[in-house]
Amino acid sequence: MRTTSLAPDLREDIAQRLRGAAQRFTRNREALIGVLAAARRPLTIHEIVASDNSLATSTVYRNLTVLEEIGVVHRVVTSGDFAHYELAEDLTEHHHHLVCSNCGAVDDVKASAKLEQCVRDAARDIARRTGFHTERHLLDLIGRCSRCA
Amino acid sequence: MRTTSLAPDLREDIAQRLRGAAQRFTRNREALIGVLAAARRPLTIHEIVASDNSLATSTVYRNLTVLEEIGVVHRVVTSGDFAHYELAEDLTEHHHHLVCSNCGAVDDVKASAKLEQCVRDAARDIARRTGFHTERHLLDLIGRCSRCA
DNA sequence: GGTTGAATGAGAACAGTTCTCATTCTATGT
DNA sequence: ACATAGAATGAGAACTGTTCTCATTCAACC
Repeated sequence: MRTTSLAPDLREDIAQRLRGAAQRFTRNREALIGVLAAARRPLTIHEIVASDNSLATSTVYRNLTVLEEIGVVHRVVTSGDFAHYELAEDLTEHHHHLVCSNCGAVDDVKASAKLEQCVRDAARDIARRTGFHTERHLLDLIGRCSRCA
Repeated sequence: MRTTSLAPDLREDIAQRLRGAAQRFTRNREALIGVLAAARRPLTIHEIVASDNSLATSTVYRNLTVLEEIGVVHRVVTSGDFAHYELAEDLTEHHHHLVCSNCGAVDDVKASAKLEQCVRDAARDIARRTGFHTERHLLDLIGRCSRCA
């Protein structure tokens, strides 16, 4: 099942980040990133393991943790039972999530530049008022996906 | 430790919602809501149980689920290890969260009317493009709280 | 190719959450 | 008020997503 191949530039970028963190660029890690890159939405651990049955569950958890620490993948938290993972935004593109409150599915969506500017303005205002220093933001829309509507 | 008393109008509002869902307004549920109302931020299960040691853990879980189903409390999901709960926004006020990526603390914050309008506009645009029907939104700022900065 | 130590994988262990069931209490009818 | 029915309770068992263990394998460097 290990069929997806990584784009060369993405592969090299990630390999360098791993080396910079004194981490090895193993076959498992490459395969894991390949699965995440091929999906255009955040995947659960189950989906990742199912996509490539040569990956052990414990290895997937461990490597997702390593890759999250060096900023290659990002954990998407929903109110559902499973964590979802996707490639970090600086390897793909800044986006937000549509979370279906019925079936738990998570999809990616891009927001308008105007909205992003509004959020940045708000973060600056909040920093002034509360001393909270915003590193990133999370804007999820929760509702019914087109299949569950 | 059961010291907090609920505002009469809030108490009656919640009692009616429970009756409407064929649920009873028990002492435990009143105490649980009292704890959440007294806190001005989302609490973990541990914090709730610690606030009122007459509440059993299993009862807190069960009642938070019931109260969430009838829209009285809302579960706040973070990347931390524990779920956080707070009174639903229509009993308090629409707000967002400041999540500290260092210590995991969650605080409430209000956003500007302009930002809220931007989000509504974006949700309408997304509905047109993707068929996703937004019920509510979630805007969390992740970064360093004033204590961890 | 040899060497070193990190990565792996199968399953055990762990922890937050949910379930079980005998008992207690709320809500309603008398 | 009192009785009654059945929902709520609570202590702990069970469950499940995630993390840990440790003998083995593999990536990186000589």
